[in-house]
Amino acid sequence: MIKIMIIEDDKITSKELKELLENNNYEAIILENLENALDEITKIKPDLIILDINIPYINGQLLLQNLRKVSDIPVIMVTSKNSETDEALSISYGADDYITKPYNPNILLLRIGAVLKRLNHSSNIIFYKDLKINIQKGIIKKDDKEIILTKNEMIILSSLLKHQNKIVTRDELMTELWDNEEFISDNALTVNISRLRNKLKYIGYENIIDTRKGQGYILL
Amino acid sequence: MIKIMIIEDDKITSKELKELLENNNYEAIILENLENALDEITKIKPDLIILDINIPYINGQLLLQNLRKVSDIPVIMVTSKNSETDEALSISYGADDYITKPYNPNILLLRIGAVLKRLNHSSNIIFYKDLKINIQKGIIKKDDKEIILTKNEMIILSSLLKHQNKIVTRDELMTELWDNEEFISDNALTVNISRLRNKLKYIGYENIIDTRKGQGYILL
DNA sequence: TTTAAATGTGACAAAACTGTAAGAGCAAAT
DNA sequence: ATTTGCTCTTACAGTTTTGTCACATTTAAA
Repeated sequence: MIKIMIIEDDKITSKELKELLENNNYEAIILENLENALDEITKIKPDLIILDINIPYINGQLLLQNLRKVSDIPVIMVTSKNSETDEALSISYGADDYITKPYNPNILLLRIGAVLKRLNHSSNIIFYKDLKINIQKGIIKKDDKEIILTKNEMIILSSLLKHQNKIVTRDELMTELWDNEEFISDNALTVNISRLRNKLKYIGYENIIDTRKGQGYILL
Repeated sequence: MIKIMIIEDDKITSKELKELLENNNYEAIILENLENALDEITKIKPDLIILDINIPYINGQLLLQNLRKVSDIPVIMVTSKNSETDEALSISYGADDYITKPYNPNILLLRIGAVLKRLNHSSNIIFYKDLKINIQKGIIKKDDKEIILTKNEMIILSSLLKHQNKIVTRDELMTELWDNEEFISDNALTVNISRLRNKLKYIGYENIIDTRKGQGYILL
């Protein structure tokens, strides 16, 4: 489950937002103690933060700046002013996106989706369906279950993810895996696919890698 | 030079935009033939596209959809004011970012910069000095020589690369390596650093990981 | 249905990976 | 000079990874 932290002082707004997020399959956490926001963030480790720039006690932009010194967690800034200066500052201080209050809930959801999609492309973490995939470590988490992939398995899955909904040929995968090594049996690929499927089965994703005989594989 | 294609029917707007981009060190190309946009794009292969969703003759959204079937070139959508439907559609059809008309030129530049920065990070290849580092495979090439890093070694090197010219504490590295595992001797980190240094020595990078006693390590 | 090609699986042994232990090295402070 | 607190290195053994092999199974065409 993707964890989103809400930093917002207005109780009504934050409660509504929490509901909206939970209705759309996110885990929403409202930050209660605005005073030590940074500590809470590093403790809870959300996947994304929705930050109201006008929260009292602390300066939203300052918080963002400080956060950026220690973390790359994506942040969507919320402001009530339609002030381009704020927007520019938010982006240059490291906000990943920006939305003006009052906002259309569906737009916010789309922006969240877009930010997470971007994150997929730029970080070690990829979200796929309800899986959280750490490419570098080869760890895939689904709720409480997790599986650990080997380097080969991760290379295969990455290739499939990169070309989602497109067929990836066995040759392409062979090249990704053993680019310029001596001769390696093409059955080695089949075996690695098999091992990958077995691990995925454990987290309930038995059939996401589909064989297209004579063509290759496709991630569903 | 980074090539940006402008797809926009209003001559004045596109000319202004071209100037703006060229003044900021981009190569700007205005697409003249809106009818066969897709062909032109695949021929010119821009690094980024700025696409007005309201161009005549063709449907901007449809163009984006078709483009996405064959290419991942980043697209920034320009939408008209107040059209939340357009905004929603742009994102879900694969735009990398969007901006609402009329826009502040500096905001557009910031967004272009942000999209391009993301692009740089999305590849598995990192260049460092004269090294070519494949993070996924853990292969580092220098001229003809190459070394192969293990997962642990790659995690350490990635962390150091990510915070280039900054000290990374031993604790940070421990967290990256063994986040929520049981107790692991902190000497394990020292050993892994040692192994990494030994491999780097083979390609002539003996001293790039510098110890800052009591503080951590820094990549020179 | 038969056949041939493509794909899948379980077992195995060699190679690679990795945390620990024990002791050495080293720099700053006393 | 000695002590103290870090950091480094080497050796080791348990574990994991991985390509191959030998069959098994599936698919689509004949």
